[in-house]
Amino acid sequence: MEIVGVPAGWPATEEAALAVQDALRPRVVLDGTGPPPGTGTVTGVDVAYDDGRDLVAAAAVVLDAATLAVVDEATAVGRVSFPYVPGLLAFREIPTVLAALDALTAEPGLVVCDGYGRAHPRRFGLASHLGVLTGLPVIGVAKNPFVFAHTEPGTVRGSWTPLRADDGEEVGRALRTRDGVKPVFVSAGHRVTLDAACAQTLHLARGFRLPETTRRADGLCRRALREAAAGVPRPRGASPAARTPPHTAAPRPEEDTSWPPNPPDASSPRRPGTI
DNA sequence: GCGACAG
DNA sequence: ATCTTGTCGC
Repeated sequence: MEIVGVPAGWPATEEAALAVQDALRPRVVLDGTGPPPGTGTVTGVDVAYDDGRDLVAAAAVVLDAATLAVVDEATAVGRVSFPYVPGLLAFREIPTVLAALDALTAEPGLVVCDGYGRAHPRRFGLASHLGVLTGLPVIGVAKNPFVFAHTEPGTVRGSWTPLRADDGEEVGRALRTRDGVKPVFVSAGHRVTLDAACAQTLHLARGFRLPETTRRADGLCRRALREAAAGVPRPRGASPAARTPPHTAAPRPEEDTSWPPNPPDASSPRRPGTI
């Protein structure tokens, strides 16, 4: 399989990435529901990484929204296009995800991705970014809370509490998809309201905590990564992924060759940027 | 100044 | 995300 390269002009620094978010954010559409829950198709997208080989595998799985049966699926393998920086996740995942979506034959319908949309320090998380770039209705369903405080929803499936921004806006919800199990964190991405996003999530997450879409996509992208990694030698010495992270021009400290190793330096936190 | 921080 | 053994329960 072809390895997707990093697109020309793709932001290489945090500063450039922030500028892209600011430029695209006005294009987010907050209305709409996508196909009514249980109708049409719904597509899960997910990504898996092998930083050692500088590989990223993305999967897109189209399900029949009524039966949750797999209608179509596609994968793509690419190079890591950005380091992980909280708040800039989209720049790490989107190029390969777009390639996987492009390889689909079926209509994606509603897209469900891991991570956030509106619930983002600058109101433009992965789900919103992917929606603006594709024009598709997208929602974000994250497994962990991000920067927004929340209270614990009731213990019964369907219970939820708001995720609020500093200005009081409800940017997402902690939603219980299974009795007594840790909630998921839902936010609108593009062309879908928060109400509709939660309704879609509850419809897709039945026997398990996570939506069936993300479960299928997760399994598929991991398999794609395994198969791709088998053909790429494990690099020795200076690995490609060890290149200096964009913008963080600070010289990397010397390799710790002591044995046992010294404790890692925890004094270099990343800051996603304040709104 | 020190943490916290989707995947 | 990823590194990882066993363990509890349907």
